Amino acid sequence: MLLSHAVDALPSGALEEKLAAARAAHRQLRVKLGIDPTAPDIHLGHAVLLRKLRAFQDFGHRVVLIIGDTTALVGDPSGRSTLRPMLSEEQIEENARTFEQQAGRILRTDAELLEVRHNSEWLTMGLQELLVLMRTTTLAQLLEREDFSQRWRAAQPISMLELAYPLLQGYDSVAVAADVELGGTDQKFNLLLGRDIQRAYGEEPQAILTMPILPGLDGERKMSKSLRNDIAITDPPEQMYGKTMSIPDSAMATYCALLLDEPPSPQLGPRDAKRLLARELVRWLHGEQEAIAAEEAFDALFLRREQPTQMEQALLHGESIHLPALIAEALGLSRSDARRLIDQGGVSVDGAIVAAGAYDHAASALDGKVLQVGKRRFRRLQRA
RNA sequence: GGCGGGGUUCCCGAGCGGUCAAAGGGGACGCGCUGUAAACGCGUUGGCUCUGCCUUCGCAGGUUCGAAUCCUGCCCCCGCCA
Repeated sequence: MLLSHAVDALPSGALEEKLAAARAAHRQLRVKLGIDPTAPDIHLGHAVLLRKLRAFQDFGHRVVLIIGDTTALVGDPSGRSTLRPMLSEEQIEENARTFEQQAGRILRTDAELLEVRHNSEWLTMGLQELLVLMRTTTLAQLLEREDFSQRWRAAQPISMLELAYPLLQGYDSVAVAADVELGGTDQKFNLLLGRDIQRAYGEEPQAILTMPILPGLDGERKMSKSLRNDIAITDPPEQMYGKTMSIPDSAMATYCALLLDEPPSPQLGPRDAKRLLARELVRWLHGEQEAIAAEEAFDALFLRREQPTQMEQALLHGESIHLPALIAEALGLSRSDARRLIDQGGVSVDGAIVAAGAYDHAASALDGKVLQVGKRRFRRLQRA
């Protein structure tokens, strides 16, 4: 159960032993997950890990969620071939707040079952302590990590900050005395190094559990806010439903395995399986009613090609309306973009496609009508 | 410290005195097809008061009728040697 869908549980048998020992001693395991608040929202990629943590909680274990407010300053290089830009401290603090709050939507927040820590608590150590930490690890060890060794061979830059990252993450495990640490498969090295570092500090090394990486909406790359291929757990119901429907079939199995309690019946066709997934996700994060409503809105819009019942307004100023200006303002595009859309037949008013070059219209001819841009952007036109 | 290689439009990357708002690819967007899937086809992808005008090729100057392309200075990045 706790192992379901996990890629690696190392060392083999370690988790089972820890579970058995904890049960025998009637104590909780301390299950660690570190998240760096480098983006403002938690998305489904994080949710995969959080769900697994939740499973541990359901067995009575204690989740130690580490908000990496200091490690976020360093920037985890895992899987990256170039350096991350640095975030400001204010930005990180802001993100840390929303992360903690959003994680609470998935995890149980009982004081017994959840401990939230910020690693600035202990990573603001002095040089003396830092030297002790650095003594635990050699460059050769770090170069065993695939992306480091690749870059090393390719004579690509590897910054000291990046090399330091795994040590700091490992020290987190020492600081919170983790029994188990979770992470994506891309974290395997870091998690394992955490064991070595714990051992160096005289602690019992943690068991590690890695989960598959959830691909983003493109079905290729890891889900991430900065790639804009994410579904945030705070996305509104209709958007969440719609985004889910747009994921490629090739990613479906992964999504279902990692985000649903039970997989859709194999009888279901790919489209219906995806509908189920979309509905379940919205239900989980927003509720039953919202899920039904989101599906209905989706069907109306894309199956029956109806206009949405709810849409934002765009105000008409003056008698003569320059459509590119209106669209640009309403949708946050440039006027040039808006003109292109018109010229490509992507803009319609009450279902009638606006002809290429037809930029100026009388306000009276637009008032009360529905402006549609592309397949999914609608605005109710209304005189100011 | 020495030597060498670089900084181009969202990204990668070509351009090396005019024909450059800048090849090609990626991504994105629009149209078609469709299941807001995949694959495919066509188109678009700096801004604008759009048959033209304005601003871009690290920054600042300069040469020239004319510079992303040449010169000078500065900033930044990378590699090799020490």
